[in-house]
Amino acid sequence: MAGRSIGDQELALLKYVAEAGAVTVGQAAEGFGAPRGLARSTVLTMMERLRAKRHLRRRRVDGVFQYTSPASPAELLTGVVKSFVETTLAGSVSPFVTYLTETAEVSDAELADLERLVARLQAQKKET
Amino acid sequence: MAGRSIGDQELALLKYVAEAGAVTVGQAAEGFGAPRGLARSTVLTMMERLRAKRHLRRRRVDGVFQYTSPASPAELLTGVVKSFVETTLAGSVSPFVTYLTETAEVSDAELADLERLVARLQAQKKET
DNA sequence: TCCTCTTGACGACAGATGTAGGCACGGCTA
DNA sequence: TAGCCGTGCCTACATCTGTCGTCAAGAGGA
Repeated sequence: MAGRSIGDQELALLKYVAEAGAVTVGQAAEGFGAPRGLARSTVLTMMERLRAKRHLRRRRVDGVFQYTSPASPAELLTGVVKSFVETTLAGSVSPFVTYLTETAEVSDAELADLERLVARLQAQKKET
Repeated sequence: MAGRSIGDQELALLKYVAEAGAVTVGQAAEGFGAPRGLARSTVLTMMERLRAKRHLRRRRVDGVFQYTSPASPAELLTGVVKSFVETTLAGSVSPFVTYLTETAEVSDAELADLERLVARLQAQKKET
């Protein structure tokens, strides 16, 4: 398989790298590990595991490796949500909608997105 | 701690029990384990782990234990979604909205829920 | 009474994840 | 040149999850 399961911490790191663009282990240990009290070797291990899972690539630049994410931060998150919905919720989005309704804080921007989404779905539904 | 992390299979089983209302290990092994090729002991182990995590209670009835979920199936799912959003998405629902927009299949009922949700949020927004 | 089936409770093992320590190598600097 | 420092890589270990096999005790039947 190419890219599979990811732990929470791994995902956080992956996000960090995706947002940073291209980082060396040293930089990641500095910017991601240090604030969380993680040893450099811990960060390195996770980055290598992510690379083994094809979630990160690396390239030697000036002697050291620079790691980059093949996916953008947004793609990443969407992918995570997708697999969560499919695996954990067995494909049903209802629980999410319920959650949004009952608990979640929805920002104005997100609300706007939701409005657009609903409008689009309604249009789509009619034409079907 | 009272109730924490749950694996995918554990969650599936927990859902099964929550939906069934009250089941014995034998029944769960029959109805949940058998279709998935799981041994009775596997089901038992998971149920006991779920009980240790306070996701299940049990009560002796007619000599055998009956397991029940303190939470309804709906509460369960909402809770899972909640912790997913908080832990994995760091509280932001945007990725989910993006997912809905780009990928998800939304049923008519879910669309209706979304419409209600949007309407409510809009109203709420105005009054603030 | 003796055998069989169901229950419960353990103990085990492999794989994934989170977290680290230690070693060897190549440079830079005192 | 002798250290010191950043890098890479390996090995290790504890936990959590997913899966079982097995053993002992009780409930019925044959």
